[in-house]
Amino acid sequence: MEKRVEESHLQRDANWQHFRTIPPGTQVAARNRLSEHVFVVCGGWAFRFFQLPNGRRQILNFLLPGDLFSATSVFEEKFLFSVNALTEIQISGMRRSEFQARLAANPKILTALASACVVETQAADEMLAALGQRSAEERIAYLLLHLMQRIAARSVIREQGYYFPLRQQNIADAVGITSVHVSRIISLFRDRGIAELSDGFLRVLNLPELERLGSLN
Amino acid sequence: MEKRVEESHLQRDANWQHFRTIPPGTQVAARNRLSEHVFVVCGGWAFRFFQLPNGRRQILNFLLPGDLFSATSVFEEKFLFSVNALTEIQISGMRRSEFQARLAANPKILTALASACVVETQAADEMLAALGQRSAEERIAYLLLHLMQRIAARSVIREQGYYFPLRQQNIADAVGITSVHVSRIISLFRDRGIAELSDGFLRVLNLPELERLGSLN
DNA sequence: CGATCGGTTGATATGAATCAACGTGCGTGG
DNA sequence: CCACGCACGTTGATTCATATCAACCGATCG
Repeated sequence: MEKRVEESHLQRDANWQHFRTIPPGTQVAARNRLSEHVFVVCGGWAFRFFQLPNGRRQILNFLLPGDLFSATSVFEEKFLFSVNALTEIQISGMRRSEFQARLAANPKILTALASACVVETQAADEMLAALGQRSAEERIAYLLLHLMQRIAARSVIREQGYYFPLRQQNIADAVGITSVHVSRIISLFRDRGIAELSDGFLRVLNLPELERLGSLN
Repeated sequence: MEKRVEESHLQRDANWQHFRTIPPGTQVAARNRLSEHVFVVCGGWAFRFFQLPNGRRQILNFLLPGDLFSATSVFEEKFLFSVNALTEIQISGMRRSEFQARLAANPKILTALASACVVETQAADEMLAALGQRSAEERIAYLLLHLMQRIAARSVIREQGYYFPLRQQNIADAVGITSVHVSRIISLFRDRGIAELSDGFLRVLNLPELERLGSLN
């Protein structure tokens, strides 16, 4: 698949080193563990989540190439969340002290960080609204639209479709419903000619309808 | 009620002007409206929310004395949310440009802002987990505990109770359930001797049990 | 070849929404 | 000063969305 990855300022300007390639399914950060490093995802998909004591997990967001694990980890020395590789990923880290030094020296990085922080918060707020106020169907539609935008910002879209490596269980963990119910709703979308999702690939057949369902406005 | 308000660094160091007192129920910020100012709440309670087209609203968080409307509004010139006064409030604003100038000049303010950002994000993540993975009962317990901590950080607690100006509808809008269901669950808490909530006052009778229900760990 | 994983589908159970009625306190205007 | 309306909370009956439990299928892999 042809892919034009557009690097963020954070990725371009901050001069990262210590590249690592990590197989899918690996947990690359654990809540409450100390880390002297700030990490970016350079390739592949990961997700940030909370593990609850009852065995459930809430996926807080998905990390795409160019994303910091979280803007907050620039200031916080403990991880406040866990991170897991969804696909094979490349990540690279920089000592927090070094990052902060660069931050002070290069206003472009500060701007990029502030912008990342705004985007993160905005996304969290919208997800909060989706989880609190919308039906399962609407939440899934919202998630699809949200991820489509993020994918589109990073790569060329091929054959009217999107590379989309989420399992139904991941969708379930992100929008707070059961994977069984996710299956039913995805089937519904397929039957109604709204979208098809299979085998790591998302094809949207009726965008206006998907937006009608998923848009928060 | 005796109250020792502890000002945050943001409030103390940034030298705010343009104080305004605002009656309860007033909307003090509207999503998508431009604002040249950054605002802090100096007294009273407010809440930040999204208004959905179907008439529902999601309360994103509650604003207590010392809180910025949001750390993101330091960088973003449009409000990404709306804000409403829960009680009578005092707010004060500063031109964004001026705030940014002070930010550059005084590292203490930068630290305070970064810390506010971390706290905000962490709170949003936890709320996400609560909304996605927990029952109505657990969500309400979580909200009570969360607010108790924030109140306790700001003022002396009186008679084993907390000043707590939320209406049941506000709780409903925050945790994503119906106000009648909130009523049932609050009654349940009362019947089970866990907590009493009435008339702007919260009294916790069985903290361990409330924590068992509401804690995310 | 069996085991495991991801997805599908059906039957049933349950938590929460909805609809509705009612109570109580409070402010306002007659 | 009373009467009315209104906001807020409570409670019951019913409905509905989603969870749970269970069986099954196809693909993949050791």
